[in-house]
Amino acid sequence: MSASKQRIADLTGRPLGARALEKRRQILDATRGLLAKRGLRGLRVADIARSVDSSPATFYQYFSSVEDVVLHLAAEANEDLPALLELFQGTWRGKEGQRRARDVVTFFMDYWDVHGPLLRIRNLAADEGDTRFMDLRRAAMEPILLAMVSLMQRNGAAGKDSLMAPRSAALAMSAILDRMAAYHQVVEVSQEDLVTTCAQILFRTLTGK
Amino acid sequence: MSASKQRIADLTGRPLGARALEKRRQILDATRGLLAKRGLRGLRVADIARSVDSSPATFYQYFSSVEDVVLHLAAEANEDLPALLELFQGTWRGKEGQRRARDVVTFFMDYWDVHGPLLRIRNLAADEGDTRFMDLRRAAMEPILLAMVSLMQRNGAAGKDSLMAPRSAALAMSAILDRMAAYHQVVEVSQEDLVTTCAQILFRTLTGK
DNA sequence: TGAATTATCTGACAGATCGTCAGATAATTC
DNA sequence: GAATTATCTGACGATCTGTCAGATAATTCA
Repeated sequence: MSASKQRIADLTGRPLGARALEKRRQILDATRGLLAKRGLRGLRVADIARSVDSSPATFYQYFSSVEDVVLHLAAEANEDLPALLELFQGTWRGKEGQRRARDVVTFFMDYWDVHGPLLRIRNLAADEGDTRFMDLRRAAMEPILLAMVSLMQRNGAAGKDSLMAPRSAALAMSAILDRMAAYHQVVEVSQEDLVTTCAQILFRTLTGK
Repeated sequence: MSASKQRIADLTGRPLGARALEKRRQILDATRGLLAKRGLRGLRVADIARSVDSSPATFYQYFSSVEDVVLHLAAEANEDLPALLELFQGTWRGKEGQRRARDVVTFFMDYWDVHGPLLRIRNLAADEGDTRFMDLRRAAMEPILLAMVSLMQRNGAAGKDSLMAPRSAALAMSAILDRMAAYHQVVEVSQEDLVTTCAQILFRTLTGK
């Protein structure tokens, strides 16, 4: 992290000093806050600049657009993901495995509670074909998909007896996790039911029950 | 449909004549096209107005914002859904049931191929808390969820032996269907695998296998 | 027919945003 | 404390938004 920070640069490529890094950080944080409060729609360069007591010109020194800021924020969000991967290790046998499945579900919900506003925009931009956001999403998902596929293979799930292709099943599971994590605040079922049910589906699919 | 068209009105509430209806329709269609081509980002009132050879003032006679147009388009997309509900009837026994599950999956993919650009924005706006879009999404989902829950109950799936709460399971299934339908163009697995796998998960979850 | 009435459209405008400079201001160096 | 470097912003032209009042087109009806 500190090593990568050294490289942070201006849009012209000039490396940033301490003062500039601070301003850049302010812009990132302010964008995150405005995004959570007002959503993508009410998010203008002018608003961001105002909220860090700067002129729009300053904003454009560091970022080329609002989207550009969101891209950097989404990249930062990816840094929280490695902790998730550990949960997929082992073979998920019995009660212990069910607990693991549950931990995965709650991890996603917590993750989306923190980064939801960003991830929604990342997903929209990726779905609309923006390759920068597609790459970012792929970087987030691929290790998770691989971990799921590996777990399924260790457990002999999705084998010859099943019609399920492991990678497709992993994609389906990540779809549940993403969407449910995005929903869970709003939806009219108990949190407990939702977690238990998703964990159960996850467990069955990844272990072959 | 024709009955509801009669009621279409100006933003001031004045009912529209034939010429005005035609212009309004042009605006809706143009928005749909621009949305598919350029995504939410490159979608301005000025662009829409230009593409129907009108001034922005004309646009504002019919819609209060770009979002407003999208809202109407998303409402229209809901009209294609009732056909889906029929697939959930019966008990989904054996091969016939598996075929039904597959039909549901392909229905969603076709539906998203047609309406994806709209549905993505609907979901984003709903997730960001816009109640108009939330209501629209609920109107689309609720009958599907009910049909799934009903099917599960008919099949004794998600009963006492299972940890799954029927409505939560239905939510999880709709998450898969939505997300996979949105993905399937982009994702690096064969279409066939994806459909078969999703259909299998759906079948197992809704019938209790 | 053509004048009156109604329906629809747009020019023009004020306010705001975007993105880009060149030059002002602040920090650091020597 | 003057020179150098780093950072910030005022000001600008182009564009957009949203709203009128008035122009234009369609319809009615004498």
